[in-house]
Amino acid sequence: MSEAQSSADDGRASDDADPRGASRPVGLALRLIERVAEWQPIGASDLARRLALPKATVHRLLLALETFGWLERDGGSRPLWSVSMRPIAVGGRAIERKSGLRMAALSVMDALRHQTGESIHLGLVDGENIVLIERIDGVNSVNIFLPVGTSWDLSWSSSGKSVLAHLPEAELASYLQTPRYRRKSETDIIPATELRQELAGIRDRGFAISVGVPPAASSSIGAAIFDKRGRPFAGLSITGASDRLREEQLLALAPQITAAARRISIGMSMD
Amino acid sequence: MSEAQSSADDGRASDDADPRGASRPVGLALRLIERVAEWQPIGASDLARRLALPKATVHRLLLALETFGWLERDGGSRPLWSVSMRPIAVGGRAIERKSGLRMAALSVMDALRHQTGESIHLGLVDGENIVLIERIDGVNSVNIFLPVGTSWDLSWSSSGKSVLAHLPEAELASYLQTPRYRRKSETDIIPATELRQELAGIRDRGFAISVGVPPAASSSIGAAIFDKRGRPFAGLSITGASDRLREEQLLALAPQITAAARRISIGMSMD
DNA sequence: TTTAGCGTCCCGTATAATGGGACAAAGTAT
DNA sequence: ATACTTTGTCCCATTATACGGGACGCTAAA
Repeated sequence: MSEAQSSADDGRASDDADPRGASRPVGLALRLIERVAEWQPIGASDLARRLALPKATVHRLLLALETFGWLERDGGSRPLWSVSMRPIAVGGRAIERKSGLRMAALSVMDALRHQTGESIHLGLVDGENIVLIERIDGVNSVNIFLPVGTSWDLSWSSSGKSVLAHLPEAELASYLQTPRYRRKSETDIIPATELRQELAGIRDRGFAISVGVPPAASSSIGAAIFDKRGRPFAGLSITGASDRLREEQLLALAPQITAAARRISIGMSMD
Repeated sequence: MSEAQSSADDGRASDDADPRGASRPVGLALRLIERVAEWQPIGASDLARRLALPKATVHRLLLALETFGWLERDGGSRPLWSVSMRPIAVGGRAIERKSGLRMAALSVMDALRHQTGESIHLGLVDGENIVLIERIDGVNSVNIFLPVGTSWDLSWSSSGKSVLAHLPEAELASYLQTPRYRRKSETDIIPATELRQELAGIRDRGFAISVGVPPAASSSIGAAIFDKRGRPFAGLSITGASDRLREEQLLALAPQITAAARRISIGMSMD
């Protein structure tokens, strides 16, 4: 009888349906924040419809999130909602104090950008995604600046693939449970065997490359960063316009990216 | 610095501001996220004590926030909590879609960094703070890379002061209601009259400067960015090591920063 | 002008959060 | 090694709180 939890008909919940400790309003509120961030600026009714939730419930939560400073609305007669700066401020402070990663990586990244002239990206694994947490811009002209916080499936970036390649088999299998799509045409599924084969090569060589990635055509070479226990948890990559960084040039950067990633891993292990 | 005993929360919002839609658990959960971000890694009991909340309540909320993917704990025998990548991912997507600011600013910022060799910062006003939302690194060597999400009092940065200088009198008065501290020694209060005088000069000249700011000694020159209604809502600055950017060099950059800020303002008004 | 849709709010009901307290295990002092 | 402190975890009766159907006035489009 302890946790009967007769979720009868509401068991929808796109991503999380895990009532440990529960707290439904909290879950709703957080989902709201995420969806508003995705669809902003958006009106209350529209939001309620898309989430399949009662208008009154959504409205009440929006009001609450506004007074807590996480959401805000423009001053139109039909208010549209957006997220405030709060998540970024929270996330920024989090990065700042997080492990030693950022600190350990910055000097290495700076050196790397001066050696190569290209932009250096540092990503942190978040579940099945890799999130950009720091970017240092190269001297060469750059056609696109990815905002910090950009999140991609692990299979979509060179650094993500490097992480995948060094994941324990059990976790890789669980990752491959869900079909993965190609970056370019988001309807093509990548066959698991094809991905496994590529990952094997990456594991041997110690780096991954990725060519002509949308939205701007950019190419990159990446390597994984490991914690003290030898677990890959972050990735480093050199990224540039794909007309300058062709496969040939990317491969020439292999020694540098692997050395840099290794140096960061070592720097992290010294705490 | 006096924050040891106040326990509750000194930021803003939260607390018992009578949330219009109520939702106590939501407020608690959000406060928890913010405080964990600030104090991470932190244990549950410690957290409960600092927030003056029952241990059981905090524990339950922590569990809920973990299942929703906003907090995570390291795997020690005494778990310590930290925030996940979720807030950054949310914030990043928010920035991406926010107004046209980032898009309008990027090309101007890129041009500026090539002209000057220094790093360019773009900040967005958030209440009485200005939050760094984008940074483009200069070619010159940089001694510190501020993480996106860094948040400062408006009076602490050149871009923040530029915004203050163009605020409507009513809002400036409200801002000055609370005493402001000097950046260097956080105990010295800046007399309101002194600040007003500096702001008057900034309003006349159209830019502000700021010299030798901790933590790394860096100096900057900044200007405000206005929306279509003429309201200052963001700031742009050129920042570099203070031994290279002395007052003389900063002043020489005045035409460039004001032109760049104006160009962004105009770009924003064209929607 | 009409009308479909929106934002806003009320309020009775039933659900879900609350937090004191108990407990074992981890860490600290003796 | 032993006693003591503090931590993470969980239970459960109580009651405070979120829920959401529905009503209302207003906005913008037809």
